Amino acid sequence: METTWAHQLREAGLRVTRPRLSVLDVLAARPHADAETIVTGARAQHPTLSPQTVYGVLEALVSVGLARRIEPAGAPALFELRVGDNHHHLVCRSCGAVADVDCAVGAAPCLTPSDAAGFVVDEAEVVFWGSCGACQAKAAAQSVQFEEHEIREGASA
Amino acid sequence: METTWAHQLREAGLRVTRPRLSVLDVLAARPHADAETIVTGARAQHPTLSPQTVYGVLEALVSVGLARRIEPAGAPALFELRVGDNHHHLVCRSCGAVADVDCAVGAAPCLTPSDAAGFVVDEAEVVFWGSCGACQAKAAAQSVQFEEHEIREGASA
DNA sequence: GCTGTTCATTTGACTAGTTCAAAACAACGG
DNA sequence: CCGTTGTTTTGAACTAGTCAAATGAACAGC
Repeated sequence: METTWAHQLREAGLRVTRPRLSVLDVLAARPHADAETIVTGARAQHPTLSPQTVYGVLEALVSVGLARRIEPAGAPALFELRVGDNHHHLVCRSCGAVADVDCAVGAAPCLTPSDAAGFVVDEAEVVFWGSCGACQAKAAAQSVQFEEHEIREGASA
Repeated sequence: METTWAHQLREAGLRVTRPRLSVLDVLAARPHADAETIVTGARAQHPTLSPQTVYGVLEALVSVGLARRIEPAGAPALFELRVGDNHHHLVCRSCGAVADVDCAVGAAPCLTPSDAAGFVVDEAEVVFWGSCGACQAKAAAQSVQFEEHEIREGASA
């Protein structure tokens, strides 16, 4: 990524503007940011930036392929700069944390459903749901507390 | 599915109520219905049914495992009765149509990301994005129209 | 069959996240 | 430096879904 943001924007046919550069900076620093996080982050460089502008910038970036939008069920949309490498995501059920996973099996793993029912498939999106390291630790600590509580209260198993 | 809805509800520890039976009927008839469709459909049997009630019923059904909630990016949530068989979905980018696909490769195909980054994964969700048969036909018809238009207008390729 | 408890539905207001439209503004080719 | 055209801004609106309090219905026990 040695070519500058400005260069990449121009290559994509977009004008180089301050909101766009700020949003790109935030996305580079936080790989899976939601719109609100991006607004807050980008205001460090551009304090008057409005949410609507960020939505506009993100839509522009996504439409030219500089960014990608991911929408885990039940959470606001997230944006990332890693595009074109067909990777997937791990999502934590309790805290919403997202991590990247490289393609699970071979080159385009799930791109061939067994029966496409007349559909022409152009992308396979995989989301792995589970619990992140931090939330596992938290849950373990909680269950210890519960046990202690049961003992103190005299509740039986 | 020869056991009645009433029976299944009771087995799951839920009371048998008219809204629940109506919602189950609609879901059986339309395998991937959104909340609004379900409200409209269920009103055939229960005209005074409110959206909030349907949300409540759906949450109850999902929580006991009688229904499953799927949320394709950019569309309202859909609900289906087919549960516990780890199947996936084809989603049409233009019209939002959804079709079921049986698990692509073997038993639990994508359930093992190459590097889980400390996550404990409990489910892999796969969405195949593409174009359904109807929308392919529509797009083909459109492109023919455009060609004719270009010829009439004298626009060159 | 009747009664009471508990769960479900109803009603109503409310929120988050996102989109739309019109006007002011800024990038960049000439 | 100027004009065009694409961006940002401002403001409002919209959709899908959630929350809470009050009414009502299901079903276990009698």
